[in-house]
Amino acid sequence: MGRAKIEIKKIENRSARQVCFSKRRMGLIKKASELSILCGSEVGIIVFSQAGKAFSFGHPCIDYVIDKTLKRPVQINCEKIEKIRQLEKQYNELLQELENETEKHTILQREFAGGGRGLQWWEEDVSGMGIEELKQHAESLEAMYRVVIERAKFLQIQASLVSYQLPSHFLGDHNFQHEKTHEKHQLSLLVAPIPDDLCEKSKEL
Amino acid sequence: MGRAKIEIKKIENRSARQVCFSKRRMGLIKKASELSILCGSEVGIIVFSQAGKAFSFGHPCIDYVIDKTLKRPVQINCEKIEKIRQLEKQYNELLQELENETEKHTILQREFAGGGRGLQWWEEDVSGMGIEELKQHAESLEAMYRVVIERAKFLQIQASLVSYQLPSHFLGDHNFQHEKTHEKHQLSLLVAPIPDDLCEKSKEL
DNA sequence: AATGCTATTATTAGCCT
DNA sequence: AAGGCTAATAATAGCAT
Repeated sequence: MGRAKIEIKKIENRSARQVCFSKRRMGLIKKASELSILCGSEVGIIVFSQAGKAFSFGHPCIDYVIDKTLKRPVQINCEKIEKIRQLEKQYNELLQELENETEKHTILQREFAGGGRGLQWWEEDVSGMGIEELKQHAESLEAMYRVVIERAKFLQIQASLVSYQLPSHFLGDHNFQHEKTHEKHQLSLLVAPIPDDLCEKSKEL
Repeated sequence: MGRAKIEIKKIENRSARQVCFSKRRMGLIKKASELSILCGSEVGIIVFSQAGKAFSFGHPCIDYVIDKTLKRPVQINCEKIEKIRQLEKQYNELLQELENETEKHTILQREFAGGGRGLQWWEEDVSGMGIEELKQHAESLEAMYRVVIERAKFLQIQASLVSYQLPSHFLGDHNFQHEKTHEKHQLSLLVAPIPDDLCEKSKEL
């Protein structure tokens, strides 16, 4: 499913193999994530690169799935599972908020229709709000930002049994990137992207 | 990627959820298989259905991947890994033979061009061979058949930590089905399909 | 090594058996 | 519950960065 059809056999070119590994590993984990969400099933994936580097994904986490597989009493810290469930809950609540805001935005955008280039939602909302509403909005955004950061960090730990690297916009340096559309995904590796400047914007208010 | 776009959130309808689970689980395992082949990497997947049924896939096998993950000396039977490698070797050799035969077939087909409906390759080869060549060919086919059966049985064991079911044409009853095209896949869950009547045909010679 | 682009191929949602 | 069909969406091969 690319520019050309390929045979399923070992890719001999070293760097092409590495690129393929990276892309398909990500695709595999995304599929696993979707399966676990759509069907409420527990899933664990472990991949070793040829260099022996390990990557993993698990829902609710890889330790849980391995313990369950080995039919030994789930030995991982129950707190960990609890923490995961809490984060999921927070994440999904915030996602709901985001969707509500997006809806507001759509309505606002209609009201301002024909006013030049379409503004981004975090810009546009501001122009339509009173000061109290603005403060409240800023708080929501900050809360969302914090939770997303936490979720990203958590995923970085959970998803890396040894060294799974999150895409750059999930990294601890908070170097978030824009994306064309907001992926709405009830809890997964793909958290909704946050604008680069959201943090500063919130402080400005 | 179906008739309609879906949101990634839990499917509430019980039976729809079950169907999705079954289809996507298969898709996930196929992807994992491709990754392991294309990139020569070791991969393990474990999925629990909501009913608690376990499904797994592993390359070279799930036990190996789990042991390696737990950083404990690989405890599984070394014979098992050895057996797997041998089967892989045999399988790939036979696959190569199959490809050679298919090529022969293409050439033969050109020579007979315009002779009514295109015959299947195992029919056509017969009409173009001397008795010694025929015997040899029959032996190849039988060998291929035996290895594919063995491979299918093996996969049935390896791929089911608890109860992963292979598609019907892999089942022990040898009720193979035709497929439209020969999937060429260097060792994976998708072994090239064998015509229903190959076994009898070989005996007839 | 990883990401963005995009023409192509691959997967699958919904429906039917 | 499992498989086949097909329109429609999703993943990705080959390139460029």
